[in-house]
Amino acid sequence: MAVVFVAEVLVFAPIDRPLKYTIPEALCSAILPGSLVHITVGKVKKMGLVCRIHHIDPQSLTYTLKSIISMIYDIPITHEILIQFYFWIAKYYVCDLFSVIDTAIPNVIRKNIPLKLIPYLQLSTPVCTSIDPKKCPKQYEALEFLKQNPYLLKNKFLERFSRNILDTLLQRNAVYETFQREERIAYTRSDLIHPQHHPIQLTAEQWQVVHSVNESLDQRTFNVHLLHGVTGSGKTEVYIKLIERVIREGGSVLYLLPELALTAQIVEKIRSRLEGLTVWVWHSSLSDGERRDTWFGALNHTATVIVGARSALFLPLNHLRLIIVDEEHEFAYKQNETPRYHGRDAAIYRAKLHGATCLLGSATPSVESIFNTRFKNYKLETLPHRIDHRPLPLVHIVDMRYEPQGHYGVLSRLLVEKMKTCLEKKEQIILFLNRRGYATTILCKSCDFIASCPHCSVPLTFHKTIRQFLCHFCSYQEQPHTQCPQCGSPEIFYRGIGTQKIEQITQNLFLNACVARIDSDVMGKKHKFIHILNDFRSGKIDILVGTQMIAKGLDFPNVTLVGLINADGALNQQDFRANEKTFQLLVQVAGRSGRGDHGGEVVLQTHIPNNETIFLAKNADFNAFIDRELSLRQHFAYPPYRHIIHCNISGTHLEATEVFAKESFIKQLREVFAEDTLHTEIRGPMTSPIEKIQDRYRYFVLIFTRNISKTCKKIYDFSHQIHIPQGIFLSIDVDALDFV
DNA sequence: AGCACGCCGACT
DNA sequence: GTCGGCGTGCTC
Repeated sequence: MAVVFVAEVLVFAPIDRPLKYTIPEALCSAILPGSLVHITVGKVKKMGLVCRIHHIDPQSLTYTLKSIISMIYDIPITHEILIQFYFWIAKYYVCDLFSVIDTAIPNVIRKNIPLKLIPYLQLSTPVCTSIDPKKCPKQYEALEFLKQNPYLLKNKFLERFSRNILDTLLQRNAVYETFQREERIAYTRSDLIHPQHHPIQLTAEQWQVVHSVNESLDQRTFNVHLLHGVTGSGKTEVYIKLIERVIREGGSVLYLLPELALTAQIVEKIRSRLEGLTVWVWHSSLSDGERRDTWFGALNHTATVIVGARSALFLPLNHLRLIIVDEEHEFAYKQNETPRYHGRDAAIYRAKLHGATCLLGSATPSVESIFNTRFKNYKLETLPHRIDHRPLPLVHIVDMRYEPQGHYGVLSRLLVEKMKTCLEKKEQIILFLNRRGYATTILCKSCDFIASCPHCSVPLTFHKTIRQFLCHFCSYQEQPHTQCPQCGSPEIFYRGIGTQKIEQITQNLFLNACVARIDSDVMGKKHKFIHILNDFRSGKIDILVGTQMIAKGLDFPNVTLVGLINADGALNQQDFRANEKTFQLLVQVAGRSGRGDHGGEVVLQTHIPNNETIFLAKNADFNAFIDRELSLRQHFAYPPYRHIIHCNISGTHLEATEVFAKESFIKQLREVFAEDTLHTEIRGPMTSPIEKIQDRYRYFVLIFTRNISKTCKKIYDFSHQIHIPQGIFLSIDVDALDFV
């Protein structure tokens, strides 16, 4: 019996299981789980990732094995533990392994392109003396210049001397070229963010949290801590203390953030506190070179700190001992395309695989995480006070139903008055609204026509800067109408407000103030966002208008007034998480105020001032909110009491999609769970809240379950076995956060 | 993903 | 009779 080494390979092609290949003898010791290899699949050459190795007798197989062709790197590019992680994601989130490795292993890593090398010039030794300063003055001058700068960037040389001077010197062996790897650590540019270099003393409360997490780190077993610290309570300083400890012991730390906007600020803060420490960055807008550096930086070093977005979870860190999930309540942690994983939940699983500590932090923890501190063994840590016992901001509620129309547009009298005094005191203001654009509805006065997207069932929004009607779902653009396309009336009326309009109203009201706006329209360029934030920090900007983006984690000491233009925005939605979203948003935005020495105020404008969520948010009464919310969730058996799997069925043909959803799909699905009605409940199909997006009609089915892993397995098998007609798509979202 | 196989319509 | 459409299924 001839036993050979066989590698199971995950191919970069939508094949949902590993394929087996024999390992050529020459590569036997080099190929390991995590190695990138070339193989052929059918007739085409493909790349694959070795996930397992064993020896078997090829005779025992019904097919003949092909051999691995070659290795791309001579070392594995990821860890065995991460391969387990890929399998878990595929299983839990019901998707193909291919889509997991496709997101886990970035394109730059898949091709072993030669490292980008930067050419330098050096003088040969012994130093060339045969150049006559009279005969060749330029060459002589160049040599002298090189003597002054013994290790010079080739480009710098060429700025002063011509191409052929260099060529002659190279020919005469007077100088030679050397190459050095480019060092790129994102956000090293010191002009982007100005660190504050004051020494930090932890408070007793902060120390208590540090000690508690340290106990878990001592044990070196998997543990989850949830840090609930009110806005401005100094959570970051706690993280930094813990990072310092782990690094000192040679371990690595992964620091997750929900949005790349926050990375710069955190990286700079860590760098300024822990001098000399290299902090690597990972998020979607890095260049290929930066991405490569961080990946191999993680792979080749120990004691590494990486700050990044959820995809940083796939980085091959050595001795990973601590994962910090900052702003753990953020819905942005959930990926909106396959694999639809939740960054926080995946982080917890990864920590479990490593026997590491996972620290979740937030000023407004998610209902799920609080549930887990009460009914599972997450440890709850609290920082109930702001640093230096600064008070939480004073919140005023303005009942917009009693505001005189058209006075200051959508700004209440109280807000405008507060803004005036704030500007007089040279303090700063943030105005918050969760709608971008200028006007949100465009309608005809005489026939009730509403301009809507021809591809999606949503109204168009007017964007003043580009002078276009824009669809926020598919980016469809249209020339603004001068008359109603339905009845011809010229009375086109713009209603509703977006951030652009607020910006304009504010500017007109306070002519001497500098007003800036941040929303996803502004986010086009990589550093634009950071520049606006810097100008705001340095005081060049007085009033900042923005969407969600400015609600999160940003720290501006001179902001003493925050205005929430429309505090009840999310409450109209028929979503069982609407209360949670609203509460988090209101408390987080309010928390941007009064972080410095001047105290802070918040003006909260609403049409439903008696709403309980708004009332609890005004007092930042987190515990009361959670108690109420948990009992509601329990009553309706919503998450976290059950898991929800959202199945979205969409198709270009309305009738065919409806028939599939309401007939064959739902019938077969109910059959699968026929014997499991005790633990699983199926609701639907129903028309999606947004019936059509990008010309696709949409239906959805919800599966409620108490046994998530068993249900996921069933759904996975079902989704592979069910026949889906041409032109219809099925997408499955485990632990879905919205049902749009 | 790619590629082969296969089963139906319009051409030399 | 064959060329070519793309629906279906497999890849170690």
